[in-house]
Amino acid sequence: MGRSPCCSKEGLNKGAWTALEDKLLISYIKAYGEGKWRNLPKRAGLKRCGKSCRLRWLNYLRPDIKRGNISHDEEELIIRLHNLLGNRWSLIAGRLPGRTDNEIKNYWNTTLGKRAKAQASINEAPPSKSTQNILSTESGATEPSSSSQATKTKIEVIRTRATRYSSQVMVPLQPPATQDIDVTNLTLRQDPFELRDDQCCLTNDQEMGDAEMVDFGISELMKANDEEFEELFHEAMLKDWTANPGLSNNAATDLDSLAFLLGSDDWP
DNA sequence: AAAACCTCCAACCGCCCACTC
DNA sequence: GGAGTGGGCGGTTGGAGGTTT
Repeated sequence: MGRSPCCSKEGLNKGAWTALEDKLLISYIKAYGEGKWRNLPKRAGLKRCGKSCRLRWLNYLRPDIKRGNISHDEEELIIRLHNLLGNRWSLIAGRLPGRTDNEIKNYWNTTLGKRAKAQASINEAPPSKSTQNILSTESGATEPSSSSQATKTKIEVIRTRATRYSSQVMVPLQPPATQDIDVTNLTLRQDPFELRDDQCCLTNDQEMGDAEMVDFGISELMKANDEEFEELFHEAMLKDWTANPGLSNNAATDLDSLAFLLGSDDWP
């Protein structure tokens, strides 16, 4: 089943938005709120596609958008979340107040992605402690490394396409044996991998048994506000996982195990 | 000074999923 | 259950502005 275009493209403006268009969009949304994007341009008197209006609003005009340089802390968080989630920019953006998925995506593509590639090329050489860094994730990162050393330190991106679930929370399955498992495009690893800052703690020598495991909580996280985010991770994931043998109790506080997320040079 | 090249990012595009009828 | 719609997502592009030659 194809999908009809969101609007007729004939006679519509394209390209950069003018100040007047911005003003029209802002005043309309202030008056009537977001949503109904398809009808919005007509009602607001804009010669734009509804999608274009939505994008303009979400990425640029929204009052809560934080513009300007991405701080070091934000950058670290992006890197960690990218290692956890892959190119799921909206999810990553959701953890960075005021930042949009587009902005983060651009930042990654222009800055962090390049750094990651440079890092990866360094890692091609025999690995040393200082080069056992992640930042490894662009789409090709799911490929198993030929180097066994590399596989120990490299975070595999699960997949690049976000999947939404509306109402179900995927619960962890019993972890299988310890070898790596490939489930279609899913590669699992043995490495501990977790986030700092109490954001979450995924695993420590923990294996996931199924693709559902990877998607655990994603839908909930997409809906969650900041408080719920931590709650979901800690209560639903950490709690369940700690029930499994193999997850050490001090996983969340073992900073050494996190060093690979920042590069070991960043840690004492 | 200007041409060539590079970088950044706003915007577009096509695809997908959830929801409704 | 299938078709249609609304909304959201990630990938890609194009142009403006900056830098180098």
